[in-house]
Amino acid sequence: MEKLTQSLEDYLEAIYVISLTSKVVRVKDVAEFLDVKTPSVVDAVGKLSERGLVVHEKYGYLELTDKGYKIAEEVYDKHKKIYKFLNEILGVSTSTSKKDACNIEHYISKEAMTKMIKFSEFVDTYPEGYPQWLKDFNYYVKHGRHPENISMEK
Amino acid sequence: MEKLTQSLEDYLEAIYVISLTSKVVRVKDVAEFLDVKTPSVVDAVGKLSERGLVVHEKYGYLELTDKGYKIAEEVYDKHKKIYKFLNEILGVSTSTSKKDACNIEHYISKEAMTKMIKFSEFVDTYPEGYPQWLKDFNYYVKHGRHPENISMEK
DNA sequence: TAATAAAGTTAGACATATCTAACATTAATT
DNA sequence: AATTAATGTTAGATATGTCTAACTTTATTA
Repeated sequence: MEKLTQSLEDYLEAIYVISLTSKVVRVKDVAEFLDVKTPSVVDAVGKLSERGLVVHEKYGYLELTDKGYKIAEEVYDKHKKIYKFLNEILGVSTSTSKKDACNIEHYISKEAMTKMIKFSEFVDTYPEGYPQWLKDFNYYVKHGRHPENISMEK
Repeated sequence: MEKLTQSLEDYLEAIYVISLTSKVVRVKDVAEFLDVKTPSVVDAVGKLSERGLVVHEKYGYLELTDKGYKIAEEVYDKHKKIYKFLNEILGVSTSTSKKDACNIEHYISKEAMTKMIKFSEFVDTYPEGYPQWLKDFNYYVKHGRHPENISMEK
């Protein structure tokens, strides 16, 4: 199976995300979600249909096939994990983390993705709760230097 | 000034990077560097010339203008810093870090970039040298769990 | 239910970015 | 210096992805 373009991946993901909170997904919803016009959606959906990722009866709602659902889920999963890393580890604002995740999700390698996930996991399962060194990083960002008492942390 | 497309940014960066190790930059060099054919380079260079970022006399060498140099430098600087973060902090292989940096450099926000740089800096200037917690992260990646003696670290 | 509004579709234009094939210029070599 | 090789350019094709304007279908409502 040919790799999807970033654009088609976006459309697939949009359908998925909209379906998480809506009973049905319309062409118009996707257009609004991605900030494009409806003919662009119709075009893209046509291509996704040809590939067996979306089902679309003329003038009807959009539905993901099992195959489409699986791919969309994977893409969105990447999105969420990149978001989490940027936001929770690096301290990037929620809105920027969201935007960056939207772009990066299409390009990042499996290897970097794995490491990013591991890092979040590493922090989440830190034996003594939220790590002191991450607090220190926040201090460093704020004050431009390491806190003084770093050697006394427990 | 209109934002450059990813593609044009790539061409500009390529000219810059090649010029770091070569006296002159030829159309052919850029084509090889970016793995495209020469007409694509000629096209792109035409656009970059129109914008005053590159100087190109017919059948001659390629040169960056001051403006072009500055932009290229910024892009490549981002590249290096993303690379460093992926490679040194997350432990992504050099080749993958390079590829990912190539893509991500075009999309990442200023804010996330700043945080990424700060994080690398935070680690580089860590008071006691290479941080124990980063060693612990490597352990975590390798063994899937935190090391036992984490509370005894100094 | 007939008229109107909303949503969806089609056709065709346009921009970007790439390519191949043919041609032009410059550099190297005999 | 003439020939050949290397490099650069042009023209035209193709693919992607978007748009506007015109039209069609479906849904709403008066």
